[in-house]
Amino acid sequence: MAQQAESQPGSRRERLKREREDSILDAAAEVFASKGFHQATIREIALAADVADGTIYNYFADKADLLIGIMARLAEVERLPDELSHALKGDPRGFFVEAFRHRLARMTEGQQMLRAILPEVLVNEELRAEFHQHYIARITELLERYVHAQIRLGQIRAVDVALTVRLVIATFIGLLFMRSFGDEPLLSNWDLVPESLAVLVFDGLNPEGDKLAGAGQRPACAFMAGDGA
Amino acid sequence: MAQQAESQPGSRRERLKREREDSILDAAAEVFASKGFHQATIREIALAADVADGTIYNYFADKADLLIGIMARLAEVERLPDELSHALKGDPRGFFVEAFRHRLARMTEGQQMLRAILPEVLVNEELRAEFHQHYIARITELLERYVHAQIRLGQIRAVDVALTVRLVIATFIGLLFMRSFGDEPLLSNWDLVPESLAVLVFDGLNPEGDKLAGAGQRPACAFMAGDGA
Amino acid sequence: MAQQAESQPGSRRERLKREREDSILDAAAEVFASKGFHQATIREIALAADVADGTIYNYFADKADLLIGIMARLAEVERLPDELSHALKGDPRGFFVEAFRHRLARMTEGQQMLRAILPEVLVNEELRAEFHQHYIARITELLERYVHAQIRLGQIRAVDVALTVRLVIATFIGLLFMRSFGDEPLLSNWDLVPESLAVLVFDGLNPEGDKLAGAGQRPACAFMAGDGA
Amino acid sequence: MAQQAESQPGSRRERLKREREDSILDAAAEVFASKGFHQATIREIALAADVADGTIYNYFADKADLLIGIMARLAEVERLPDELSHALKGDPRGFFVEAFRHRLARMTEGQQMLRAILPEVLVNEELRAEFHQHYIARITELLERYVHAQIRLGQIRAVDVALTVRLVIATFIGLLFMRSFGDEPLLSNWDLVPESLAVLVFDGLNPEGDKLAGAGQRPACAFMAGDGA
DNA sequence: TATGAATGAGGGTTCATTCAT
DNA sequence: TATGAATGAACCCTCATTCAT
Repeated sequence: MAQQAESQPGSRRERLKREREDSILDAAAEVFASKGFHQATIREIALAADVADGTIYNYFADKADLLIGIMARLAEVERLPDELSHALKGDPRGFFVEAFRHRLARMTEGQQMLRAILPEVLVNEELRAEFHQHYIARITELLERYVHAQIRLGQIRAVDVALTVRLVIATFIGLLFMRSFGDEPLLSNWDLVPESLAVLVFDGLNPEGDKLAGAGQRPACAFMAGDGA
Repeated sequence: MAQQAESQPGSRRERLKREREDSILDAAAEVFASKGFHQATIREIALAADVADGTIYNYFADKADLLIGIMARLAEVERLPDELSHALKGDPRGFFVEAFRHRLARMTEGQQMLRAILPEVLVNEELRAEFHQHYIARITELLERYVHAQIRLGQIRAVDVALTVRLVIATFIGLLFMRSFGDEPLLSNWDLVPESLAVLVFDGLNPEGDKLAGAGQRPACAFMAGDGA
Repeated sequence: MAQQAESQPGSRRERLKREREDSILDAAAEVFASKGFHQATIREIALAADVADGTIYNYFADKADLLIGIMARLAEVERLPDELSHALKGDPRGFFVEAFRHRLARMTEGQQMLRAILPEVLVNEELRAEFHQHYIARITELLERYVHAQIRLGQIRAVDVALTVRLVIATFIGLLFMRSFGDEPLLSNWDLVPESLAVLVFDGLNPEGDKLAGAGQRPACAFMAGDGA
Repeated sequence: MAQQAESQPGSRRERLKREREDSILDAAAEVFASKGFHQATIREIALAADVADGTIYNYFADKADLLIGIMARLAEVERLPDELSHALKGDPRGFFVEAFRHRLARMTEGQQMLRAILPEVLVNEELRAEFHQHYIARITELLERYVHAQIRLGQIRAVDVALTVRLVIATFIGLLFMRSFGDEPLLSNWDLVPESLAVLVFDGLNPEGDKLAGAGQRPACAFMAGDGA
C-alpha cells in the first residue's frame, strides 16, 4: 500500500535508500552552504545527516559527488516554467519585475548554495559542465524562448536574443555576488532592485526614454529615493 | 644614477625585495588561477616563483595573505579614472561601449584572477571586506560620480544612481562567470557584448525605443547575427 | 562470560579502544621519557605504538594531551592511601622510612615520567594546573592529614603542618632531579637515602639530639659510611 | 686608559666582543626565562639583544650553546663562598636560616632560569653535565666542607655529610618546583619557609626534641600560625 | 548495509642555520 | 664582523577514504 503512494516502482528498500540519500544531500547542502565546500568535512556532513562517515560513501562516490547530487536535486526542484507560463500572459515588463522579484527573494538560499558550490565549480571541470547544463543552459533556453516570443508579439524589440538573455542572467548572477560582498546600498534597497532593473532593461538610460514613458515614469523617480546610503 | 631612474629611494636590496615579492605574487596568481586556491600548494607556488617554501613566509603571513597581495596589486594597477576622464568627454553611450570593451578585453586575465580569488573571497570574511573595498567600492564610487555628472548634463536620465551603477557592475561580474562556465554563445560573440549591453542599458528592451532610435538602430540588428551559437 | 570478568560493561570494541589508548600512552611515555617532550615526534610515538599517526588523534586532542593522559593514568594508579593506612599503625619514623623507601624504589620509573612530563609542565599553564591537582595536591592532603593525626597522638611535635609537609614533598621532588643529574654519591648510596632523610627529618641536625637518641643512634653512623662519593 | 680598567688584557675589540656576547646572553636569558627554551626563537633573542639573527652565531655555536653560556655566566656570578665565610662565624642554625632566606629571596630569578633551562638540561646530556658541574657540584662541595667543619666543631652532629647535604639541596630544588606549580600555602607563607626548614632540619620532628629546645621553641609554634591556607 | 576506527598522504607553517653582501 | 634574507628539513595535524566487523 505504502508503495502505491510512490510513483516509483521502488520497493521499501529502494525508498529507504532514496530517503537516506536525500537526508545526506540535505546535510551536505547545509554544511556546504555554511562553510564552503573545502571547509566542510565529511564528518560534519555525516553528523548532520545522522549517519556514519562511511555510509556516505555507500551513496556517493566522493565528496565532489555530493555537490553534483545537490545540483542535480536543485535543478529537479526548479520550476521556472511555471512562473514563466503564468507570467507569460502579462506584459514583459511586468513579467520581468515579477520574475526578478521572485528570484531575488529566493536569493538568500541561492546565495548560500552559490557560496558553497561555486568555488568548486569554478575549478572542477566536471562540476562546471554539470552546473552549466543544469542551470545556465536551462534558464537560458527558457528565457530565450520567452524573449523570442515577446519579440514576435512586438512586446520587446528585436535585440540579439542570445546575448541579451545572457546579459540578464549575468546581471542576476552578479547581484548574487554583490550581495555576498555585503554591499550596503544594495542590501538596504534590495526590494527596489527589480524595478530598478526593469527601468534599466526596458526603458534604458537614454534620457529620451522619458518622453516616451511620460510623466508616469514612477520607477525612475522612486529609485532616487534609494539613492542615499 | 641608475637609481635615479627609480622613483623609489630603495637600495638594491629593497628593489630586489620588491622584485621577489612580485615574482611570488606572479607565481601565486598563476597557480591559484589554474588550480584554485585550495588545490594550490605553497610548494607549487614556491616552485613557480623559484624560491624556497619558507621564503614565501618572509613576504606573506600565510596562504590567504597571498590572495590579499594579489588583490592589492591588481587594484594598484587599476587605472579606471584615466579611462573615465578620457571618455568623459564623449557621450555616455560611447563611454559605456568603450569602457566595457576595454574591460571585457582585459577580462581574460581578470577571469583567471577572479577564478583564483573569488571562491575564497566568498568564504573568507577578511578577504571579502578587502575585495569589496578594493574593487566594488572603488568602481562603484567612480561610476556613481560619472552617472551623476551625466544626469546633470542631461545625458542620462534620472535613475536611481546607486542601484543602477550596481546593476551594471553586477552584470559585468556575472559575465565573468558566464564566461568561466564556458557558455558557448557568449564566448563566440564576446566582442558583440559591449554593444549588446549598450542597447540593453541605454535603449532598453522597450520596443518604443525604436521610434526614438530610428531605423538606423544598428546594434539591435547586429546582435541578431550573434544569435546563433 | 569472558566479558563478565571485565568490570566495565564495555563490548569488545570498547575494550579494544581502551587497550589502544593504553598502548599509545605507553608509547608516548616511553618516547617522551627518552627524548623529552619537544624532541619526541608524533611519528615516533605512533611507530612505537604501532599505529598510524592519525590514529593518535582519534584518542588525544594533540601532543600535549598525551602528557595529560600520561599524568592522569599515573595518578589513577597511585594508591598512596593504602600505603598510608597500612603504615599508620607504626610509629611515624618507621612510616617515613617505609614510605620513602617504597617511593624511592619506584622512582626510577617515576624519574622517566618526570623527565618526560616536568619540563613541559613547567612551561605549560594547563599542564601545570593538571599536575598540581593530580599529584602535589593529593599527596599534600594525605600527608597533612597524617601529620596532623600524628601530632595529635604526640608522635610528632607541633610543627607547621602545611609547610612541613611541603618541605618533605619538595625534598622528594628535589631528589628526583639530583638523580636525573647523575650525582654520583647520591646514586651509589640511593638505598641509604630513606634513613638519612629520617635522621634529618626526625632527629634533626641538632647535636643535642644525640643525647636523646642514645648511643644506639645507628642511622647517623650508618650514613657516615655513605660519605664516600 | 680605558683598557687599564679592564683586568683582561683585551683590546678594545675584545672588550666589545665580550660586551656583545654579554648582551646576547642577557637577551637569551630573558627570553628563555619567559617562554622556555623551545618556545624561544633565535629571532626573538636577536631582537631583544638588538643584533641580527646571524650575529648570534658569531658568538655561539647554536641555540643550546646559549644555555651553556647562560649557565656558565650564572655560575661565575655566584658568590656563595662569601655568604658562607661570613656566616660561618655564627651557629649553623643561624647560618641555615640566613642562607636559606637569602637563597629563597633570590629564587624568583632562579625560578625563571630554572624553568628556562631545566627542561633542556634534563634531556641534553651535555647541558646536564655542565649544569651538575656548575651548580650541584659546587654547592655540594661548599656545603659539605661547611658541614664537616661544623661537625668537627660539635655544632652539628655526626650525620652522613654527603647525603645530608644532598638532601638539603634537593629540598631547595624541590621548593623551586613547588613554587612553580603555584602551590598556594607555600606561596603565601614563603617567608616562613626558612625557619620551618630550620626546625625540620635542626630540631627534627621528633617530639622529644621539644624537651631539649625548651619552652621557648618559638619556631615550631610560629609555624602553626601559617598553618592556615 | 551501516558503522566508525584506522589509515597515511599531504599541507601549511616554523625556525635554526647559512651565507652572500 | 654584522646583517637578515634565503633556505628547506621537519613537524603537527587534518581529513577523505577504506574496510573489518
